Amino acid sequence: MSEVAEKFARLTPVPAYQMVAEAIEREILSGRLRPGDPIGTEAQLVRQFGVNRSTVREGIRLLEQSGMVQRDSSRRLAVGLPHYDQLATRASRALILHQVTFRELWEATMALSLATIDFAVERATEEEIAVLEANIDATEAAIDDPAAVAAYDSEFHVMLEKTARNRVLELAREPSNMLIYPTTHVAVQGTEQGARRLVEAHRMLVQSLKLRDKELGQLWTRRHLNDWRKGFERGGNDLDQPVDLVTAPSATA
Amino acid sequence: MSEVAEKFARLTPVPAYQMVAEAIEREILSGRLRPGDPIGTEAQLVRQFGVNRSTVREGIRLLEQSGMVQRDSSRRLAVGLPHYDQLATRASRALILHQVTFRELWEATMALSLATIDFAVERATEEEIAVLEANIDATEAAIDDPAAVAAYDSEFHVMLEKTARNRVLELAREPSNMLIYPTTHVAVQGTEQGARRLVEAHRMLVQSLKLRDKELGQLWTRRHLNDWRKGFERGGNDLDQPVDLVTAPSATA
DNA sequence: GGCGCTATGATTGTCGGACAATCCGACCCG
DNA sequence: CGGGTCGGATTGTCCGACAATCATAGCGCC
Repeated sequence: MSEVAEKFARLTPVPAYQMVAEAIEREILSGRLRPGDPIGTEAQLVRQFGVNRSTVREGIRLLEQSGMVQRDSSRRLAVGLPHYDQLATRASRALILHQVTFRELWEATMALSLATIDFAVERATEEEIAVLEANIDATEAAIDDPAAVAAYDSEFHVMLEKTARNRVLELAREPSNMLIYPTTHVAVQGTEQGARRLVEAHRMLVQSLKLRDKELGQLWTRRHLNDWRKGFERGGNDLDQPVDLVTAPSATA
Repeated sequence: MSEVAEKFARLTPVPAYQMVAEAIEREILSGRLRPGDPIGTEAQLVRQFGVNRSTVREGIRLLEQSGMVQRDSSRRLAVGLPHYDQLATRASRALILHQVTFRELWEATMALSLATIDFAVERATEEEIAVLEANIDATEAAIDDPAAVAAYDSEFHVMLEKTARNRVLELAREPSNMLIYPTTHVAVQGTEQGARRLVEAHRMLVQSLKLRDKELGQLWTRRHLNDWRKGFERGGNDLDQPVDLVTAPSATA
């Protein structure tokens, strides 16, 4: 909006491989190619676009990583539904490169979790509640193993997001999750009885779903995240340090 | 967690071009290569990895789109800081492919906006408030041009996010923004005096920053988004229709 | 000495062709 | 019908080549 009117647009000769990628992308986004549909073979694309196979291959690679095309069984390429994990992985790496702090992560997670619990309280079904409770039981059974507790905790929150039935929120949360949850085992160890508090919080969250009590859900979401924060700090970490691969090792996977 | 123990892990021979990409990515994420650093020339990479140039090029393409490597001036490749726009573009396209509904978008935006306004109220500086007010004045001056109003509105909210000083939240919001704001001009036209209500909401939001009044900020954030919703529906749209390129045309850019 | 122009080498983008490994499908056999 | 074999198709990788473009070092001119 506030840019000066420029005489000439920037000349950017677009490489052929980019044009190939964009052409395929257009087909996908327009709906003419639907997820699951096979993209032609490389030879076909060569004929259609009139470029060399190397060029076609480079174009395909551009789309491959974002999940817009996937390698089918064997190695054939097909249109893919980008899964959130892939996008979230990219996003979380970007956050690392931008050196965001754990504080930012924590603040955002708090906001998103509060929204999530609200919708989950509205929409949770009996089955979902049962599955969540099963997860809590499993967590309790493994309560002396911080790594297992962290894994169950991560699973619990993923399931909770699903019950909120909002995929936009789900996608928005995932990058933070990928960076925060790897630190849970640290946080759980940091607090005396940390794992037990975690289990208690989960139980109360599920309770809020049962009672359809948003206040309760929000209360325990806050407590749960505050616990994480205290544990994180007690573990010798500073909330204002940038997220990195050392403290968030699983982001490399 | 709940998967059956399987005898053998899946055999996935990793293509060389992927290994090239992963190797470069590791260097970047580990910090040995920093944003701005030039990646070697293709010939160098050929020597280092011991593969053909075509292979190296395919590997580079994998990283190019996510913004992890960028074309410097000229065409030289350098390590890039992935900008949120790029990630958000990917993400918003994924949302389209997943056929998320405007309702999901609206719900998520509401939650994120409420969090944003809270932090903005805490952290806004005099300068930022002045810039926001300038934007509102400009909006008011163009109040009869729905497209311009929509553009200023988008700019306003981007600036508001900056004042919240939470990059995680910023990144989380962006995909929704990219899909929602293109519909603003529709929503503004739908409501009688829609543009004026929009300006009023913006003014009150800035007012809340000045007074450091979170309640006021939340109130007007809700009103502002409810206005969008009403306008959207009055424009003949259904909140439960999936987001697509027709209603969100700028996502193609 | 500073500035603009040019020549030279380096680098990228694109092309053509080639080959091994693998996959798919058809076919055959017990 | 299950299992093995064979041939074509497809991908992954390599090699070599060339035009266009960029970077840089000189070189001449003021």
